[in-house]
Amino acid sequence: MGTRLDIDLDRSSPVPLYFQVAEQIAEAIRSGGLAPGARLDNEILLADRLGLSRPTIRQAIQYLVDKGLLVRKRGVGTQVVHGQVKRSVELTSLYDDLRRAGQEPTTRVLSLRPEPADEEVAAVLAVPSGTEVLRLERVRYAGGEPLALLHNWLPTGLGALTPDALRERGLYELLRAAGVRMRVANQRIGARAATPAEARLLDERRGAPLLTMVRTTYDDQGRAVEHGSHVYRASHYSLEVTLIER
Amino acid sequence: MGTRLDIDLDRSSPVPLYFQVAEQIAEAIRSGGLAPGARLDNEILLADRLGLSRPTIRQAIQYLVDKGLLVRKRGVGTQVVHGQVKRSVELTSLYDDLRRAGQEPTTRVLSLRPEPADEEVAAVLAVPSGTEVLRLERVRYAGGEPLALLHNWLPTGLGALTPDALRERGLYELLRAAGVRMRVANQRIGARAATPAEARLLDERRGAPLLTMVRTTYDDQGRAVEHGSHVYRASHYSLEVTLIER
DNA sequence: CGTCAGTATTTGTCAGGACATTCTGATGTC
DNA sequence: GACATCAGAATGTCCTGACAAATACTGACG
Repeated sequence: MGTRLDIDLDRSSPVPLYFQVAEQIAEAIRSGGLAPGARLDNEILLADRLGLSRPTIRQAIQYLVDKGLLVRKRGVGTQVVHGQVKRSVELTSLYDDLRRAGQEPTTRVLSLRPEPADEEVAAVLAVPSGTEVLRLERVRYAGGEPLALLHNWLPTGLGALTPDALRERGLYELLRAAGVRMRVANQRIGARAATPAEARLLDERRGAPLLTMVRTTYDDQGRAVEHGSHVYRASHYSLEVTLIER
Repeated sequence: MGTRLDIDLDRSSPVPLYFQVAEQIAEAIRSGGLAPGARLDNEILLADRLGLSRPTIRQAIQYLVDKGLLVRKRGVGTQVVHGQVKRSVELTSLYDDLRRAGQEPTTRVLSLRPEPADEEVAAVLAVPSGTEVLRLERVRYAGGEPLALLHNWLPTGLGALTPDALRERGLYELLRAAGVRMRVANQRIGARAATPAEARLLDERRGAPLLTMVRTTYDDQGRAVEHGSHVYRASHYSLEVTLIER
C-alpha cells in the first residue's frame, strides 16, 4: 500500500515541518500521484519514515483534513477524498479569482476619495458616524467586457491606495501588502434588477438580473478593515463557495 | 485579568476533555461572561488551573479559533474577537436557516420519484449514466409566501424519504437522521431572470431576478450524497456566508 | 455455510517537557 | 526627548510516551 511519497524535509528552513509535509502531500494529490480514494500510510509509519514524531504528522494531516483534501476514519486510516474539491474556503477577491482563471482583469477607478461615513457604513466599520472614510468605486473588466461594479469603504490609514496601484492590482492584494491580516469575512449574497445607471456602466439592459454581494472583512483583532457592496453581471459571473464541516 | 472562568470537567464522560473546555468557553462568550476583546488567561496557567496539559488546552482553543470565536497572537495572548461572527461556516440548509429565524417554514412536495439520471446528474453523483436516482421537487414557503423552488437528485438507498416526512422537516435533517454524515459541499451561486413557469410557482412577475444555487454535497468518504439546483426569490431572500482564513 | 467473538490495526485523546519566535514594554543611551 | 536595546511573556513548534475507542479481519463454533 505504501504509495511512494517522496517528501523532502528542510530542517533549517523557517517553514514549519508539519507545513512542509502538508504542502507536499497536497501537491501529490493535485498532481495525481495520490489518486482519490488512495490510502495514506498510517501515521506511525509515516512519522517513522520521515524521522518526525506522530503529533507533527497528525498536525500536517489535520491541516489537509480541514482543507477538505483528506478524510480520516478511526480504525481504518486516512484517504484522499473522492469528490474533487475545487477550492477551499478562502478569503478570495474577484481579482485573484479572475487571474487564476487566466482572464487578465483590468480595472477602471471611478472615484477614490475620503468622505464622511453615513450611518450604515459607520456602524459596520465601527467608527463614529461622520468620520472620514475612504470611498472607492471601480468597474472591473475581464476579456474587455465589464463584469462588476465595485463599491468599497475603508477606514483611513490602511496604507497608500492610489488609483495607479488599484489599476494594476486587486484591493485584497494591496491590503495584504500593506500588512493588513484579514481573517474573517461576512458576506451576504443576493440578486436584484439593474438600475439604469448600473445597466449603462455594465453594458446590460435595464432590469437585467445582477448578483449582489455585501461584505465586511475583519482583521486579526476583529477590527473591520473593509466594507464592500458589489454588483456582478449574472450573465457573466457566478460565485463559488466550498463549505467544510468539522 | 483572570476573568473567572468556571469550567467543570467530567473525566468519566465520553466527551473529550478538550471539547468540554471549548464548549464552556464558547458558552461564556455567547452569554457575555467573556466580552469581545477580553483576554484569556495564558495557556500554561489555564492548563494548570484545570489540571490538564497544555496540548489539551491548545486543542480546545484551536477549535474555537477555527470557528472564529477567538483570536491568537504570538507574544500577546488569546482574545475574544471583536466583530460579532454571526454564524460559523456550516453545512446549512434553507429549512434550518428559516427555523432559526423563527419563520416557520412549510413545504409543498411537487414530485418525489426515481428517475434515470441524465448525463450531468450522473456525472456529479458519480454513478453510471442512466442509473435510477431519486428526483425531488419542492416549493418552500415562509410566512405563507413562496420563497424558493427546490430541485434535488439523490442516490438511491439513503433511507426512507417520504412526502410526509419532507413536509415536516428539511432534507438535511432527514439525511442526518438516516445516518448520512455530510462533510463537504460545493456551491455555485448566481442569478438569472425567472422563466414563466418559475414566476407562476413563486408568485413573481416574469423576468423577476432570482438567486440560483447549484450545490453538491459529499459525505465522510467523499461520496456525493446530494445534488441540488435551487432558485430563490431575490426580493425575499439572500444567502449569508462567513469565511474564516486559517 | 453463516454467525459470533476475539484480535490486530489505526486513529483519537491526553500528558509533560523543551526550545524557538514574536510581540510588548521598560530601560538605558545619545 | 527620541531612539535603540534588552528582558519578560505569550504562543508556535516539536518531541516522547501511553492508553482508549472504533473498525476490519480472522478464526472458531453452531
